[in-house]
Amino acid sequence: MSKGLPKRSENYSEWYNELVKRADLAENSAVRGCMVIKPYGYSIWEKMQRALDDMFKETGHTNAYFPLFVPKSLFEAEEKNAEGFAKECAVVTHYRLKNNPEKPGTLMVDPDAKLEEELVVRPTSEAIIWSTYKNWIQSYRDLPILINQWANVVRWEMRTRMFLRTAEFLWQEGHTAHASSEEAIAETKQMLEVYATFAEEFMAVPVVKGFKSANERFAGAEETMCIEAMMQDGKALQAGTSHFLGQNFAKAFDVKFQSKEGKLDHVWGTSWGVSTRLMGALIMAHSDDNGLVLPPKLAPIHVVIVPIYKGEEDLATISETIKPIIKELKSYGITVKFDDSDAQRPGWKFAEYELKGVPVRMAIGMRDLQNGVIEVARRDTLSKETRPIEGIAAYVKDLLEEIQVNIYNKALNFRKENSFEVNTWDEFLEQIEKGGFLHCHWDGTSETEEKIKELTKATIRCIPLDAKEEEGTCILTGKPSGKRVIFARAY
RNA sequence: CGGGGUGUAGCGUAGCCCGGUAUCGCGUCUGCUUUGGGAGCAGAAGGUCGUCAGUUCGAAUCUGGCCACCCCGACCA
Repeated sequence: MSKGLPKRSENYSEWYNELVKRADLAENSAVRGCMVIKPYGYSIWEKMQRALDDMFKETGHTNAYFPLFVPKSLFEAEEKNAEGFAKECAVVTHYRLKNNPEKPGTLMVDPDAKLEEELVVRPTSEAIIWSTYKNWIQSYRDLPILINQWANVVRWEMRTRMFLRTAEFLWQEGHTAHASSEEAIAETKQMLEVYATFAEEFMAVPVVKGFKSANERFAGAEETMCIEAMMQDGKALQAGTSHFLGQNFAKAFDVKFQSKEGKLDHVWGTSWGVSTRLMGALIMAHSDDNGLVLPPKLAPIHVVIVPIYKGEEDLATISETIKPIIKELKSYGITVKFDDSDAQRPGWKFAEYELKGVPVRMAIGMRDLQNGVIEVARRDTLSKETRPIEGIAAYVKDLLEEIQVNIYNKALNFRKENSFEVNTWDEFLEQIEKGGFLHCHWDGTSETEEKIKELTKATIRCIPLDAKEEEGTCILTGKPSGKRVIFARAY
């Protein structure tokens, strides 16, 4: 392994690719467009899952699991949804292989084992789930249904990037059914809030909450809400979506319920999801040219302790001092690694743990021991200080909290510095090249959005929830507009 | 799927134009010295040169097919 990552400033995407590999998060696999998520990367994902799952449970949801395969006839039932995903579906057509008589030792698809009906590998599960909900729902007493599933999905992407866009990815998808439109809309908003809270409090990534424009809306939804984050290259990344499905899927799958008043009506639905793409967001939001920077709440290892010693005796002495500190740290729920391996020297370890984004590193040698001190280094600021050993565990506990806050603030400041109110088309053209979020007036039409995308590759990331009412004129057409939307180039 | 590029030891590479089975660095193993920011010296192991076919006495090198990855487009979370 050679040292040094590519520089963010020189080649952002190369920096990202290298970082993912070098920090042991993931690697390419033998399957085109699919990645192997390595243990270190997966443990970050597990932490995300845990936090999100707790929040889903807290808001009344339960987990279930639905099949990977969707019969084509079910898949096509909701027309817009089917259309939206048709171009990127993997399809199972056969159920058996056989020995290839032409080439001994190899297998071929058995032409006699053609499926009567093709199975679509789920790109999302609305179809299979709503076809099931039909059987579960008869009356208002059966509602609401609040289900989430953790699953893999497949979208046959032409161009893939680790975590950001892979042919197969892991996610969670919530699918709820309600007796009223109001309730479904409230659910849609609630889950968007859950995502925003998760992104900001756990990932330390500030997000803009908003509505998608019609162009960017989920196929089959009445309304799509999203959280958008800004990456360090000024590009936007959609970090999560929450959809109000109206009665679209209920109608497509004939899911009706009898109301208190005895009336028969279609059920109202929502769906919402976040994926392993969040890993990409996490990486690109905080990391630097030395490697990953992880927020303590998602870091697999919070603190690494590196002993600096000559010979077994020194190590034993240091270990004795360190033991109670480790114990105390663990009692605070802090994950500690005491790296006493002799295989690498301290300098190597320092670089390695920086690459992997461990939030706090402590180093201690005989000299420190005599002075009753220990060196504490922060990953987020790359600063070091010498602290008394006395009370160090409590200090580190507070430090981790401070790091979590600092990382968030850093990202928030970055976003502020790269968000602009843009009022003229010339300004727009100039600023979009530099990146960032461009808050602009827009005439509300898909045509205008399309045109802007064609000209600049920028799209409307969202219509922010907190956009203030303000008279203005569309950045491109000059037509009247009541509030600003966010334009940006996006991942 | 279009345009461009790359594929040689675990990783990164030289050699390819001008055919004669392979260079260097990192890592690995052994030993000694080391250990406060990616250690030093000495020795050693490790390669069907992406893959399949063709040309040739002989192919990493020339020709063709295929596969994978990267960059740029089109498509998308």
